[in-house]
Amino acid sequence: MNNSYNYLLEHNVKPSMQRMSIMKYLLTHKNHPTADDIYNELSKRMPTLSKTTVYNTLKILSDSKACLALTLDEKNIHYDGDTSLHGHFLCKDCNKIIDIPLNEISLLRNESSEFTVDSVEISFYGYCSNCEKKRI
Amino acid sequence: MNNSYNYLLEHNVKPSMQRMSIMKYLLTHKNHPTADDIYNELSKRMPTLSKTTVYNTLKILSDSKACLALTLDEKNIHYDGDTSLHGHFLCKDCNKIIDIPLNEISLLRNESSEFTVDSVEISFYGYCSNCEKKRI
DNA sequence: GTGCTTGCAAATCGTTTGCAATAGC
DNA sequence: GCTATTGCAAACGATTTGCAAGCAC
Repeated sequence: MNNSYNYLLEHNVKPSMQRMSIMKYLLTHKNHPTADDIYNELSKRMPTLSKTTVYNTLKILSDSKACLALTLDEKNIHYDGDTSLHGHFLCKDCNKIIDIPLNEISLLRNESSEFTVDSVEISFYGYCSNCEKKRI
Repeated sequence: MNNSYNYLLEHNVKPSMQRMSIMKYLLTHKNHPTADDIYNELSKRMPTLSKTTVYNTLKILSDSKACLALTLDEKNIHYDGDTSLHGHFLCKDCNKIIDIPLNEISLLRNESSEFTVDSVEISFYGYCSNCEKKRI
């Protein structure tokens, strides 16, 4: 899938070399990378890439819903090129993040799956009625 | 409710003046404070309280499930003395965090409520099968 | 007095900011 | 040329760490 160019356009993000590379990385790597992960990988092939650009781009992409910014790990923001509705499991020991299809959630809450779930956090983002008014 | 002493014992946390004050604050303030919020409030009456102690204590309390550590706001960790299963709404403009009873979730996803929901994050915490083995 | 708790100061580190250089229309 | 993008270096700020002092049993 080399269509990061079109993918960006569809999300109203003006394409550039840097933005396409970062978007392509997110679309082809489902390992929930951090800004640093992406920078380290891409700068191997793009030595002039700057970390600031990675941060800027990831902000633009997540604001445009071209990717998700996951906050479940309090240390780092992780990014996910899969914007469909699904859950995430964070292992407190190895810090790996694993995708959880939503229809498995009931299983997980019964602790009958391959994970031991300690706690759940369900977060909604948007605008409250007050701020929504101000935006119009 | 002055039973922060018993509440700590029930959660296997050895009580101390500082820990009781912080626990009491969480049990009586449902505004999802940060470590800094709690420090600023409590240090008015406990001038010798240190921010390190607030951080240490909040870590102990959340590890012991005496409170929740919310990561939905990427800037700060917010704490919640209400450990029952419920969701949270974060307004991207005013940054207020609002409790969401779980039975309202379906309403929110239809955007028929008082909030405009842009995105949802469902996070599970625990131990993956690999790490669970190592712990035993 | 032994071990846990507290608190100060300093360090850490992911992220942001200021601003000059560059690229694209 | 004008505007947006990029990139370097410096700043920021929430959280953590090292360690000495205090407290409790």
